Amino acid sequence: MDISLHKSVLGDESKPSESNGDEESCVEEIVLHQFGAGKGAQDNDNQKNSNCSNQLDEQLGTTKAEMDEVMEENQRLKMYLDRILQDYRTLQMQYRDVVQREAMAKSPHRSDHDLTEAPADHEVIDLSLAMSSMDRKVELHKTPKINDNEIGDDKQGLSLGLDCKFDLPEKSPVLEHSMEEVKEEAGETWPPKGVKNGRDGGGEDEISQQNPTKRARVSVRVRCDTPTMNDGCQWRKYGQKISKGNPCPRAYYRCTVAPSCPVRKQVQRCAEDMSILITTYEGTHNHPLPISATAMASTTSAAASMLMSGSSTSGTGPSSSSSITTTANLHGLNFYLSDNSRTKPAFYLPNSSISPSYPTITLDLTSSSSSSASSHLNRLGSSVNNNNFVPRYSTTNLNFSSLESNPLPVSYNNATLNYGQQQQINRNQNAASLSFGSQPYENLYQSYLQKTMSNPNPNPNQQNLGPDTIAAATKAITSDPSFQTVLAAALTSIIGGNHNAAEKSSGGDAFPILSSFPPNSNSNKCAPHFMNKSSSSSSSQQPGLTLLSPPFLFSSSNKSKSNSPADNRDHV
DNA sequence: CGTTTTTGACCAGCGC
DNA sequence: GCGCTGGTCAAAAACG
Repeated sequence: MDISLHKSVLGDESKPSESNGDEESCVEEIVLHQFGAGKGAQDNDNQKNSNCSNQLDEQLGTTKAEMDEVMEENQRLKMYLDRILQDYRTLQMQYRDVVQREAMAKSPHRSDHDLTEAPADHEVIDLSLAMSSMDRKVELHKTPKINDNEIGDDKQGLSLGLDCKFDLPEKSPVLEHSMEEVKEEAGETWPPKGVKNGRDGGGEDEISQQNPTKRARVSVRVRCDTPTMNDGCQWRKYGQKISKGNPCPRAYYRCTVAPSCPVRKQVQRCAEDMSILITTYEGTHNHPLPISATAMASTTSAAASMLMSGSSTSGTGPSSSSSITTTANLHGLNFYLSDNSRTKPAFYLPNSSISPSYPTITLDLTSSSSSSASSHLNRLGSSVNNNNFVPRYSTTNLNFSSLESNPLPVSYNNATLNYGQQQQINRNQNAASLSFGSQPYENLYQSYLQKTMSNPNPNPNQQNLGPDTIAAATKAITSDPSFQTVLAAALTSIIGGNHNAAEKSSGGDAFPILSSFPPNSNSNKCAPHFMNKSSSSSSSQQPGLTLLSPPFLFSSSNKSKSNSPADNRDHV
């Protein structure tokens, strides 16, 4: 399973007895003999010597057998990796064709520069999830260098195609580039609008006003009992307000991992189904993320990238018109894009009552079956088409739970594909848990499971996530084996976790986190726990109990206090 | 005592 | 211009 572990085993072949106390004593005795023991004891020593030799032979045999198994497993892993990369390249090619054809059709007069640059950029936006365009450019240069022979041996094999590194203790240039790039693309800085520049200060405001219309939001709907979804980041609540159309108050949080981080999130219960928690993320972290937070960040930034890509193309294209709902199926991904940016009426998500004043992508992770998810999406789609729910900006919905064919979705946390690189990583940070559910990975997972189960001394610092802490997002992603684009993001996170695992494996316990999903996802409360709580500091990752108050209590208070506009907003 | 949450007030954008 | 609404600030309160 762990290539690094295997390599170390291979490396130890010449001295297989190091870890064995008995063998050590034998070696010591042999050495003593070599340096001349007493003659009277020589016969006795010879007997001991032969015994030791036998023991060494046995150990050698078992070690070799283990090595064989390990090498077989390595071969299997290489095979899986080959397959992943093949799929990735195939997808890349297909998408490139599609984008190029689209570009040709849309703007036949485009310069060669446009034809070569722009589609490439779009390509990676959708294929490489959670990667910045800066990364993409690097990747595009590197990707053609990959060949099958390099995959197993070349240490950069994976990082070339799925370039995302998490050198968390130090500032990751990749991550920084990514964030800066995304920020530039989406114009994501805070405050978005309507906030006095004088209050927050800083240059972010200038940037935010330069491109106010391309601020992407990612809304995540999760069935959750707790006040907030534990996404691995640290948040501080800075406001709460009753919003129109929803008796449940909306809470405002800002990221406190870094003081200047512009990322905010809004948390609100769904008016229609109080068990559904709607978390809307806005902005891009300008600091290295804890690994526990990278999964959600990757998911949301990938969704945002997809949204921005979709809205920009559909909005600028000649075919763009108001109230268009595009439903595409891209390699198994149900992609709902409604571009109504040119229509006037304000739009409220039927289920969220959060007004998408900005381009919003909704990840509906509440559905336990495809039908419910689809019904939600269809409801939204039909409402967009037929009713007056017309978003000012495009609203994109991704159905991640389209397939029920995977009764046992598989998660890979810290899936250890070690290419020999020693990556620095914060040991205190826990692995991201992202999932993908193709059959080969299930085998991989089973293999790891067996090893994990047989480990008598699991690291107490590393919690295995139980079913209750599994991300619904992870579930959704997992349940769709053809979700190749998310696979890229998953792998990047895994690579990030890999370093962690590689280090920890030296301590005898790689793969610290496992997750799987219960058959009934309705029991998944607050599922998107991409992270391990042990990584959290004393500050609140589960801020407040605000939303735990029975939401229906607000229905009366809301209206009774609505004598004045101000009263209608803040009292909870 | 430091940090976080609560909450009333304020501001800007938007529609009429 | 006015009212409504979403979003944020900041002082006070609560918490650990």
